[in-house]
Amino acid sequence: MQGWTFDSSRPIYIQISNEIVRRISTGIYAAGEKLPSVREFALEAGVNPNTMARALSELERLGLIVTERASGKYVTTNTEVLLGLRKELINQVLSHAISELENLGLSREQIIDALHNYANERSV
Amino acid sequence: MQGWTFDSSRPIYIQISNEIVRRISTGIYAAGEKLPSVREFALEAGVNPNTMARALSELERLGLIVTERASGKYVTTNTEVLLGLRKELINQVLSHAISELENLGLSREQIIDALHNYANERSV
Amino acid sequence: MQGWTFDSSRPIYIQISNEIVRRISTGIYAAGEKLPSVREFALEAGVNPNTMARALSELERLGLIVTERASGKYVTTNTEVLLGLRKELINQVLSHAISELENLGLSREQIIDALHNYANERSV
Amino acid sequence: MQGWTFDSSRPIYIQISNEIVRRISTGIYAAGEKLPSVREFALEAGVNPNTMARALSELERLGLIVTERASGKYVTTNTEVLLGLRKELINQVLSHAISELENLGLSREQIIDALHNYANERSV
DNA sequence: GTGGTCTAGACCACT
DNA sequence: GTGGTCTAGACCACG
Repeated sequence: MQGWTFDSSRPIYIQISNEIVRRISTGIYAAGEKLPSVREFALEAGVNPNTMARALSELERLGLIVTERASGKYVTTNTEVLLGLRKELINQVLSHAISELENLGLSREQIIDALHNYANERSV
Repeated sequence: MQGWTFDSSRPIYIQISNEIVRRISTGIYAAGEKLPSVREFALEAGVNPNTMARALSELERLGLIVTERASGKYVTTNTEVLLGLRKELINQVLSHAISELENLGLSREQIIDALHNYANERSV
Repeated sequence: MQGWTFDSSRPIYIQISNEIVRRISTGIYAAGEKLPSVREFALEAGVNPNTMARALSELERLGLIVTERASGKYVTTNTEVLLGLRKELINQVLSHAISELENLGLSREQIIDALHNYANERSV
Repeated sequence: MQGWTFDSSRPIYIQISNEIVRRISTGIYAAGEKLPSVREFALEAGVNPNTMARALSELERLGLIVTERASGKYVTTNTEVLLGLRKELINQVLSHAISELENLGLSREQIIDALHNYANERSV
């Protein structure tokens, strides 16, 4: 009843969309699997069904999910899309982080160093 | 005369604020240095003075800049704040990226591998 | 229609902010209760909506109120914050007054005496 | 060389004025005593002479200090003014604090209790 | 000239 | 309808 957790700085439908992308890319929702109905999903997330519908339509636009008339929404079986998704997400995160760090004046080597330092500090 | 460039997905005053933080953290604006006046800054960035004032007041709240009445705004001389800033920014970027990648199911080792791969792909 | 009353020596948004804090701390606005919309509030106080928004954003920064996207602003349900608020306000007033009186050369005993004298003078 | 300390939320000349009032009311500057020159005072406080002059003119307006042409500024010898000053300052502080506490819903008895509690907490 | 505040009015995304 | 953001323009205290 408590729903998913959102931060108020970004639109909720974007955050929902991201979460579902994550679930698909990590296989929590497998290729061809039927997704919960909009109402169920909305209930689980604790949001207005309109908001959930908007999030799902974003994913449909990306080709990640498909709607079968009067049956429901399914994860696409287009393996190309699914295979590309995870790699694309990873590259997005990396390129964003790297450009920010370069903005702060770090070279490629320093970035790699910083990552190792960070990992060590946290793991100790 | 064409001002700084902003992306429309986030508030302009946040982006201005970030840019100035970057300039301070990289030493473009040194400790104790007088900043351009709000009006000048607004002109340079191509925004309304109110918007610039809002961005600067954020930085003042963070203790990064101080206001001398009727004289102007200055980068803080509190070296502790300044020394911590760059490291904090770097860690923010890293921790954010790492948590997103872990969310996508990558282990620490895989993250480091991905970074190396990414760097190699781009540098070739 | 005549709005709240403000003294011109301090920013209006501060005075608004204080008034609302007072209302929350005294239970006029209860925990979890929906606040009037920014526009309503502005009308009631007789100020520009922007000014009211600024006052409210101060309270949000303090964690006293939270914003639900496209729904409105609510008094926080964080009882810890709310329970601490009144006591903190009282202590602020007391410590400020005491430090000023000590500045004027009064000892703790003299301060208590002065308070009793003051109360008696006024109540007679 | 470091001057007096001011908080940036209120005009500096007001804060200077308050400090000098405090010094007079506590006898640091006695009745009829010659005050430092504006320049000396400004140097000591670390402010612009204009600012110090403005602060002193406030005190002259209140009748607390008098200017002897070509000689300097002196604390008034009007004992009535001086005797009334301290009491007035004390009453100002008290009435301000009391009205704020009543605003928060405390009765006179509760205010006195709160003061005792506060004094005890801090003295333990 | 400096920053701070306030108003007026507009547009926008979100739910 | 809700809050958030931005612009434009004005006035003011301060130093």
